[in-house]
Amino acid sequence: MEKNYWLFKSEPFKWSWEMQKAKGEAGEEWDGIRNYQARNNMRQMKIGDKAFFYHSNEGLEVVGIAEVCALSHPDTTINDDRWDCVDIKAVCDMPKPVTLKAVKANPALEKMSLVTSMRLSVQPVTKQEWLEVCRMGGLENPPL
DNA sequence: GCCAACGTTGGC
DNA sequence: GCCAACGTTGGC
Repeated sequence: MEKNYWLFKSEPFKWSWEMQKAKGEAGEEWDGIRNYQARNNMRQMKIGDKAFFYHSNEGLEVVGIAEVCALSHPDTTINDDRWDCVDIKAVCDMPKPVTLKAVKANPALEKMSLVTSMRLSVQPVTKQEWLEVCRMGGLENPPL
């Protein structure tokens, strides 16, 4: 089945890439999402889908690549069946983090959700965008 | 820390 | 179902 690509935003003070990596293969629940569009995106994710890990507020850059390791399930941090989330695990670092500035400056990425839907915290990424950001990040063989 | 953008809530 | 008020996100 064709894989899809995504982007997860996190404020490094709350949940950083380093913390995600420390979880290793076990991965971690992407809880706390209280936005329908972001939740709907997570509900569409499949095991093995790849995603960029983006640091918002501080850093403002794609710092690594993660993979969906558990399908959407109820968010264990709230007793409200509206909110689901997936689990993700770290796959690899971006050799060169790709900054928001660089994304905005690249005409090939002008339609990317990171630019057009600035406030959406879980976004879809097209395959072309995936390959382009991986190329900018210095990944010779991007995980697909 | 400010504030613009935008999603959500709730009164009507 | 509209829309004003409010809360949150996130770049700067």
